[in-house]
Amino acid sequence: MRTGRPRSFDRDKALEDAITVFWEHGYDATSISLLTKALGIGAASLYAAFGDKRALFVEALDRYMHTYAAFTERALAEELGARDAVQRLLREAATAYTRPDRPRGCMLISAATNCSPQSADIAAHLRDLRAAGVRALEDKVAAAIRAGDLPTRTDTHALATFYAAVLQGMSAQARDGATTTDLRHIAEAALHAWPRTASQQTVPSADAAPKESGSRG
Amino acid sequence: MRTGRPRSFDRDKALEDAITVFWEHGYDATSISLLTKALGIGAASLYAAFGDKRALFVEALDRYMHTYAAFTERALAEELGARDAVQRLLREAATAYTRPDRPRGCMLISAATNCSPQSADIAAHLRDLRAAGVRALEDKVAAAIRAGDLPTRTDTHALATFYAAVLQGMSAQARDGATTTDLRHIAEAALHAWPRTASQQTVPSADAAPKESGSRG
DNA sequence: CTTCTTCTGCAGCGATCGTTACAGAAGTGA
DNA sequence: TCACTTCTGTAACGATCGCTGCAGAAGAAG
Repeated sequence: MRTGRPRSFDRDKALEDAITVFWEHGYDATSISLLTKALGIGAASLYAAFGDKRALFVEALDRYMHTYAAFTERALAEELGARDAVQRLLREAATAYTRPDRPRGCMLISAATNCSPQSADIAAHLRDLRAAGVRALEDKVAAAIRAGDLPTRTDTHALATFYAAVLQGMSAQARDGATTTDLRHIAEAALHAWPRTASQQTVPSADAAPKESGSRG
Repeated sequence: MRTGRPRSFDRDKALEDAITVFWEHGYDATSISLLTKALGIGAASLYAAFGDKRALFVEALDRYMHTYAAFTERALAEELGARDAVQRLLREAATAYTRPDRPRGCMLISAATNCSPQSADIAAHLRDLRAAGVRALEDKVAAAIRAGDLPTRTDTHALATFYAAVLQGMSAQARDGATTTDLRHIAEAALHAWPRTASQQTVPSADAAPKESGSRG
């Protein structure tokens, strides 16, 4: 049934290139001409294949979430303990946010920080996705409380929000030029803030207690 | 010597309004028409008083740094100990980033996250200022090491970068709708990651050691 | 008052924004 | 071969971008 002139470019590759541009410059600061240049196609082809700029961004973001950002869901799903999950989450973010062949930081975090009133809905969309991430973290913490891994009086929301903020800070630092090692140190420092359970309340030796930041990379 | 038709608006108030708009939307997403509407003046008046958009932003940012963001320098200058300085820095940021009558977050952190290639120099300017902030933090930590308040093997850069990331994360969370209390909890959690000195290595009671996040606000 | 200076509103500059109409190119099915 | 369908490059749409020329308004100085 499908007939007509075939597409002259690889749609998947074009979408990948769109991710790169949106990731680097964000939604508003990415113009159509910047996209057509980066994707190597004309504006008409872009609109025929993806709809409009907004739809292209949404699709690019969706693909981003299922590829580059998939490590977050995997960490929460595959690690049984909340602390293990957060540890893996932060450590993998350190490398994911500083891949040499990719833009710095996290697209979900940084792609719609500055937006004009016209694209406020895009910013709201990303904010909703981030809120869902915090909720997933909260669920993981709550499960750990139920499992007895964390005190019952642990503030679920505060703990989840803290590590969400750390991820956002790591993304910002990556965009400011921080290295993978820098981010790893941030991750390790943040993990020192994890609530200590009663079972870990043994008399600490000088080496068991954290003395400095990031020397146990 | 100064003659001619007097200015019909309060330049200081206009600059203050410009801070608000740039703070809220960032450099690129703030258009001249948005500014003229917010400042209540015509474009010609704006250009006569401030030069151009770039110069207005730089001046607005400078004023922002000497007013809304002045608490950072004060914290580092007035608090003798590095830990006290960082504690005050984070706690004051929690309130500064969520003032009900002001835009959320920190203008220095968020005003040029998404920028087009044309305004890359603005982004570089803000990045330089942030780097100077990290350096000031490093100096404070280095002084604490010299004073014996921190172990000599403390990673100065890593510790400073960590708290810089926390501030950036708090700003992002504030923009995502976090409350003052939320940010305060983030600050307290981050302070738990401060390296513990040998003098604090006493046998901890159950209440002295952190058990949860943000319940000792 | 006149003169001088500066500021203001308006109108419009060239450039770019996101988007689309259109004609032709390039494929499929008959 | 001929329709038929879909994609492509070009060229342009109206809107907005940052910015400015210009004439007049509003003060000070004489």
